Amino acid sequence: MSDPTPGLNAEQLGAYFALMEVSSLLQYAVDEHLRADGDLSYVQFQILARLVDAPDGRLRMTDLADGVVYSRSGLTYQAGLLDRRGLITRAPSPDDERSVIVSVTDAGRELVARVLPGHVDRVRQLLFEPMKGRDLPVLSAVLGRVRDHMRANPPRSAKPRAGRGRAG
Amino acid sequence: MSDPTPGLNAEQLGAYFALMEVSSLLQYAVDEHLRADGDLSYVQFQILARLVDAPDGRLRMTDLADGVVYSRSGLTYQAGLLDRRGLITRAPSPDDERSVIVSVTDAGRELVARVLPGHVDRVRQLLFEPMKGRDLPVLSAVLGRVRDHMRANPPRSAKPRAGRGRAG
DNA sequence: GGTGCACGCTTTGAGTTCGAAGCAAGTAGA
DNA sequence: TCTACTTGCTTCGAACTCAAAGCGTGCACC
Repeated sequence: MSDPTPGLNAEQLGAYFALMEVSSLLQYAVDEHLRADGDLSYVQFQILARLVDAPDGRLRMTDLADGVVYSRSGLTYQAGLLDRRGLITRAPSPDDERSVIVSVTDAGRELVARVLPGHVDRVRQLLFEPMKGRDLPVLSAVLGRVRDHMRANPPRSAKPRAGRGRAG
Repeated sequence: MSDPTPGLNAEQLGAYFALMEVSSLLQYAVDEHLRADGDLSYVQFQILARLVDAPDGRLRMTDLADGVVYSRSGLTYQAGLLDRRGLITRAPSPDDERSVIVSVTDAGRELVARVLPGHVDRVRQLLFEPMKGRDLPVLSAVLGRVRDHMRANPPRSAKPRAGRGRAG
């Protein structure tokens, strides 16, 4: 607000465009590979990967949603697909009858194990190969700081657990 | 393939996740603002912005598509929406009857001018405020290098056509 | 025990994206 | 000229996402 610069300088603008293009191309390439290699979308892979990484391979739907999709219904849809393929199972939580606990099956673990090497390889080829090692620490630090800042200032409608409807 | 490291180390993995999360949150936030402020999606804004930036405010459909969407049909759809709102016009090219030349209208220019300050402001707040100036040159350089590398090694299905090295 | 609200998930409808197929216009070779 | 191939865009169908609405459960307070 009180910033004297009304817009962004050329370097900032370039960094902004480059960021969006890089992430877009990366996601597209990775998604393409996952579909070809394991018939998984990027979102489905993220879901499975989170579960594999979780203790006991189990997570509540809500916890699973954070960071993967921006709506609960989107997760329900994807979980339905994964369930039908036998990659996950869903069961009501014994602690809270409302919650649904999602668990990876052995087939799900195997699929993740099968596609993970190629996935990682793709990321390394596209993202880290053109980047010299000395840049990585800076990039890592900057992105981490930006991410924390964004999490602290979330978009208006993203996480207000309290107010269901938007004030709009 | 010839790289001895089979996977990614912790720092690389963290940078990868941070990159995807930052770009996702940024796009979500910017998209939300554009919708609220000008009833535009991010894609629609990109289309208009490219046209405003082009000489005479005119571009062929194909040239317009690069970097905005991954399919021609997606652009046709969005161009239809923008056309209906009077923000662009479409006319067959006099040089090549197959081509469609898209032009921004005055209304389109006005709309871009109206939403641009808020858009830029959002980006500055979210992306550049948590980043101290000393990091920007490195980030800019790294992302630029990665982007060029990705453009040189495009995803399998993205560029079946001949070379499309768009400059700019 | 009841009542009212908050929470967790699913269902539904509208909108957006992609790839494949289709159509029209240009181009090269005979 | 005719034919076959390429290019530029649109149409179509399927898949996916989101927000809103709906349903059942849990909790706070009386």
